[in-house]
Parts: sequence; C-alpha cells; structure tokens
Amino acid sequence: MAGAHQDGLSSNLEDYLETIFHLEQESRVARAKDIAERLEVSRASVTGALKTLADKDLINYEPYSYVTLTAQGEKIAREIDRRHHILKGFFRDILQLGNEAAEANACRVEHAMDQAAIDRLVNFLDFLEHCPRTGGDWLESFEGFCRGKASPDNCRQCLADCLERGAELT
Amino acid sequence: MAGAHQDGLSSNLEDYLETIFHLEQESRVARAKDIAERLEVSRASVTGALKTLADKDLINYEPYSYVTLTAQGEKIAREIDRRHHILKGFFRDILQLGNEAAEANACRVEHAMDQAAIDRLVNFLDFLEHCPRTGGDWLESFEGFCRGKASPDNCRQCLADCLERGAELT
DNA sequence: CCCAAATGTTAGGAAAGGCTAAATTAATTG
DNA sequence: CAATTAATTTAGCCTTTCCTAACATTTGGG
Repeated sequence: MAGAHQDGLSSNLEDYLETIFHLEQESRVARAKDIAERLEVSRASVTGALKTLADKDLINYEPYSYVTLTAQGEKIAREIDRRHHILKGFFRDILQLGNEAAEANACRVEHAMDQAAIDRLVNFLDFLEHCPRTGGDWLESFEGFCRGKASPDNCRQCLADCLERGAELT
Repeated sequence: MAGAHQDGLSSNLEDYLETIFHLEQESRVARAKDIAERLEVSRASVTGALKTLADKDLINYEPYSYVTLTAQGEKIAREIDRRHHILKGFFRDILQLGNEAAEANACRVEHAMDQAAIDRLVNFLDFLEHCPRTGGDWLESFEGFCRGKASPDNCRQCLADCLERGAELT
C-alpha cells in the first residue's frame, strides 16, 4: 500500500499511466521500451506494471504489442497530467523555482494532493491573476521581496501603480 | 526506493520520526504502542521501523525500552514537522480547505516537496502577509471569488479600501 | 527468405513495509 | 511474590516494485 490515492492507484502506477499518456500523444502509441526509458526502469519492470494496469482495465495490452489507454485509463492519466501542469506552474511562476526544481517537485506532489486541494489551487492561481491587487506586477514585487528589496518607499510606489491600473476597471 | 528524499529516508520512516518527535514533546518519551496507534500500524511493524531508525542512528533504542531521538534524528524530525505546519497553514488559511483536508494533504505533501520549495513557500506566505496589496482583507476577497462574488463593483471598493490602508504606510 | 539485432516476456530474487500468531519480557496487583 | 495482564519482540509470510539473466518474438537488412 505504497500510496492510497483517490483512483486507488499507487504513485508508481500513476506514473506509468502518465508516461503512456505522453507517449500516446507524441507517437499515438506507447512501446514498452520507451516507457522503460522515460521512467528509468528495466523493461521487465514495465511488463509487470502493464499487466497490473491491464488487470484494472486502464490500458489495452496484448503481449508483444503496443499499449494504449482505455477510456478510463485516459481519464485518470489526464487528471494526473493536469495536476502536473498546475503544480509546475505554481512552483515555477509563483514560487519562482527554476524549471528543473519546479518539474521535480511537481512530479512528486502530483501524487500527494487530492482533487479538492488541486481545484482550490486552481482557483487561487486564477484569483492571483484576475484580482487587480495581485495581477500585473505583483509577482515582480514578490521577486524583489525575496531579494530583500522591500522598503516603505517601494511599497508606496507599488501601491500607487496598482491603484492607477485599477482605475481602468471603471 | 519508495521515496528518495534529501535525508535519505522513505516517507514511511519520516512519518515514524515525526511521530516519535510528537510523542517526545507530549510525554518526554515515546512508547512503541503509542507509535503504532498514531500511525495505525501493528506493533510488530513499529519494531521493524525502530530497528531501521536505530541502525541509522536517528533514535536511541534498546529492546523493551523507551525510544528517544538522537540529535540527528531530532533535526530531521523538526524539519518534517516544520514542513507539516507550513503546508497545513497554506492549505487551511490560504487555500481555505477545511481543517481535516488541510491536515491530510499536508501529511502527504510534506514528504514530496524539497527544502528549497518549502523555503520559497515560506517566503511567499510571508510576502502575502506583509505586502499591503495582499495583507488584511485580501484573503476574504479570495473567499468571495471562490463563491463567485467577483464584480467590477466589488473590485473597485476593495481596491479603494486597500489604498486607504496603504496610506498609513507613510 | 532468413538470421541477427531489437524488443518483449519469464523466472527467480532482493528490499521495503505491512500483517498475524506465538514467544518473551515487564508491570501490576491480589 | 507469584500470577495475570500488558507491552514487545520474533518468526514467518504477503505484496509491491524493482532488478538481472535467460528465453521468446518481431523485424529489418542482406
């Protein structure tokens, strides 16, 4: 029980599904060899995982053949991929981690947050973008804040700029 | 390799450490039975984990005796506990998930984000609190936004209030 | 068309975690 | 202080996920 998720899949199986999804998008079809390369596991491990996923009716799998997602499998894979993008965006664009770090953290956290939390994060990102108080240059202020450039002067100027843009709301 | 963390510990072992830390704080000392209860595993499983942690010199452990953290173990436990609190705060106070959901998500994500990401999240929370554009009532606006109560009128009023409070910065 | 290289699968096993049942040690109390 | 109860540990086994080595199948170049 290395990971009790909503979909009843372990993090590992979720990763397999996600990888198959990406390969399908790139090549219409997924081969065991490519899955193994992406996930950096042996081909034998892939065979095992494919059997498990086929048992759960998440993939169409015949020995010595290509792999495709079933409708159900695709649904789950899409959800995981969605989480990945949302989280990576949060880490990269909001927290302003580098691309690599954002990717690495998203890869792990995508299996740890539940649907409700992700949905709320989406709301939050949306709000950050649309609220006149945070839209626009606000993130740059955070960048400055991180570099220790926060002063009453900066703040006053920033606030004035913010109001100015807000006037356009009329 | 069910979780390659900075500290070289699996999520599981991190949980054991964290639990021991909490028990130590509450009772000065941790008993196997209580660890088992908190983590909802059998006492036998606890014994196994304690041996592993003792091998890594993270706890002081003698069969049939109490358990305490070593300096090194406490350092790691404190860091995990710190992550837990930060994440729970983010989920509960910013994303405004309920207490239960915030707790559950924090429990899982605390093993998935690396130190740099957590540190940046702390910066972000700090910024949210101290920036005049987000301090104060801004979170309430987010709440309204989530309930679909976002209108140009609301925004104008909100912005005006924000500026007013900002004037005190002089 | 046929054989080698590439790809895929089996077999067998390791490591991490968990469990139950049985044995052992510690604690309590009559 | 002896016996019962509570707490711990051992022993033995299961599952997941990975590995290597050996075997099987596909495929593509001669």
